[in-house]
Amino acid sequence: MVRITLPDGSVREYENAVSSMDVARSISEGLARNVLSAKVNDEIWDLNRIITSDASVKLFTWDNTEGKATFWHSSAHLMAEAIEQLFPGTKFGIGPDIENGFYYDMDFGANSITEADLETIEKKMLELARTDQSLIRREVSKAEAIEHFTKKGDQYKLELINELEDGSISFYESGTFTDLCRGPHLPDTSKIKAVKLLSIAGAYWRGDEKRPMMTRIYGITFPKQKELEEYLVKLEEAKKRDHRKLGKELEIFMFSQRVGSGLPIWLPKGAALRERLEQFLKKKQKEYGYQQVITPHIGNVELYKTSGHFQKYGKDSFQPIKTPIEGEEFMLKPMNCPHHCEIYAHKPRSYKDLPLRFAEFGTVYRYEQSGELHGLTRVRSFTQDDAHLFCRPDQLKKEFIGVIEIVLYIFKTLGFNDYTAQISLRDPNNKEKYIGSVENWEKAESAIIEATQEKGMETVIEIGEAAFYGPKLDFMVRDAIGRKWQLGTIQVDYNLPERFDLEYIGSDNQRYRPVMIHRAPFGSMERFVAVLLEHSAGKLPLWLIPDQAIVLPISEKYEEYAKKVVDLLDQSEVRCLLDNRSEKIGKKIRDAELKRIPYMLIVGEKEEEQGMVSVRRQGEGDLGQQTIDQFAEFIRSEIKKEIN
RNA sequence: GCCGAUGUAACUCAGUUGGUAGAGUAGCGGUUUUGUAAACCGCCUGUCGGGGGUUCGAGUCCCUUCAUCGGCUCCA
Repeated sequence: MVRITLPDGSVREYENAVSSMDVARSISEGLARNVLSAKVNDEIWDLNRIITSDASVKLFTWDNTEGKATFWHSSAHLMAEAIEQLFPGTKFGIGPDIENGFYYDMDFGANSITEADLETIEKKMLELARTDQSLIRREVSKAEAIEHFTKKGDQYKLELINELEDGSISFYESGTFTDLCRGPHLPDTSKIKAVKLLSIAGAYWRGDEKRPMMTRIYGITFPKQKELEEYLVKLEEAKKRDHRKLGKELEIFMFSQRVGSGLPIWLPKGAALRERLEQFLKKKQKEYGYQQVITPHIGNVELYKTSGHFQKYGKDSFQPIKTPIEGEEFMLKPMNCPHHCEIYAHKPRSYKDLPLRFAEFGTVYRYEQSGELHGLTRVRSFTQDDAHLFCRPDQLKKEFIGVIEIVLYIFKTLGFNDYTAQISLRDPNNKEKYIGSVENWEKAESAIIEATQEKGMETVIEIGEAAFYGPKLDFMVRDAIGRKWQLGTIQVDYNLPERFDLEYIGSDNQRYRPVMIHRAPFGSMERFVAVLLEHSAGKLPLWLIPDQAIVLPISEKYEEYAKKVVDLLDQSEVRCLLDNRSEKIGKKIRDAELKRIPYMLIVGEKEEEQGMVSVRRQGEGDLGQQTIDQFAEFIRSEIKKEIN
């Protein structure tokens, strides 16, 4: 007798050992048709793996991420089988499922693969899938596993096997392909109906740049052709929201090969947009007791030797600038913290002065690797909305909460609901990597965790992701095509106060070391604007958007009145353009719609006579007539709704 | 930095097996004076990313370099 507990708490009894597939079948035929894998107790299993004792079972279909994962993992095997048949001698690394699809890292040896081969592989995969190959799990001994891959000459698999415990090794066989794999897998390949191999890329073996580079093929599969088509359409749609495309269309920023790669140039509309974001944050920071400071774009090399950054990053930075004085060297500043430490240090500080909060929109320069540059999200010169808080250890948590509040305020105002808050802590197995006392680290880590809990935040904890100088809390947001970028960051630092010998005098007249918090709610202006553009698909909130309205005279006869409307709105601080081309109104509307200008103000004979404008909302249509004052007031009230 | 791909007018793109570049949009000029998503006619635009080579001849082939794109690594 085997008792199976289902997620709803119900218990089913079976006379003999059963598989999850049997369980599914006993519930309904439809479920049996759709089920892909199952969680048996705490492990995800193949559907036909036999359950011999009482267990809890959760069945996964295409609607579960676990079900998709199994589907894609098996698809990776299918691709490997197809490739092994088409390119005999290929050696295989690892081939996992990922968030959207799967990949396999392979060493093609003397063969080289181009994108033209992908279609051939896709066809082969579908051909193999249609033969309904079973994926058969087999437990093997380590010796047997080693023998198999030694014979095959696959050093990558051998390396993986050597790290595994004997008795925990399994193979999966499907058709002609045998792979070292923990599983789970689909029972067979018949459900894989649509295949798209998306790209070829290089990837270092085991993520180590000193080891060989393998060829990685990314792909995705679906149980229905239609779902694949929908997915591809979605990808195309996402590309339209790419900030690099929008930034060009909306004239926010540009790059110039002559200025240099990774050095963004902010165009007038972009500069004004950035200015508005800065004012928005400055205002909030003032409420929270921040003081603005301004520091130079360069600093003496000695400054960065004191901070330790020169030793750690000097080689990979823009190289020091020489002066006419022999031996004197300056660096473009790669961060603002050392400068701010000097501000702290320039006079004695009392415990009563703390916390001190120095803020600066500080432009920094980092020589990012050439292959890393990416639109506005990864650049070589960028402006951090930086601030450094210096506080007493007992003030740390409160200050941390204050920063969280600012970040959450910004995210809420700008509609970033879909973010991940990631807490990065030490790697407990590698404690010597970190600077600062164990006691301080523990204090800081628990301060972060408690602060996020008090704010009721959902967080993800990443062990070993902390910076060497302190734990941190990062806010990650996805871009149009799902890549994750770090925006806001809050980091505790025990290192710099030490290196700069920062002190304050306590109430007992003793000297103490302040704690430092680095924080940047936007992260950088560049990256923030990039993500903002992608999230809004270029339809920025009214308070931020470069052009809020455009006046469209019906014909040249009304140009004078149109100019008057623009002037009046300008006085009411509505950002307004004029389209006085000799074009028909339909054309002017079309162009304004395509430029995503939120309000179109059409003026002709009627409007001029009555001192009104006909308002049309972008993407929505005619809103009727208003007086100019009414419209200005309307804009003001709309903006008030957006920021409060 | 590494693997792979791409680079043609301001923008989006076409350019056959090598025979000294083309479309649409934008821009400019003219006609039209327009009522809620594209009026008509005409004109202009290029070191075919840069450099080198092969060839009688290169946008097309080869080498090199720069930039961009997709990943990897990195990210103070």
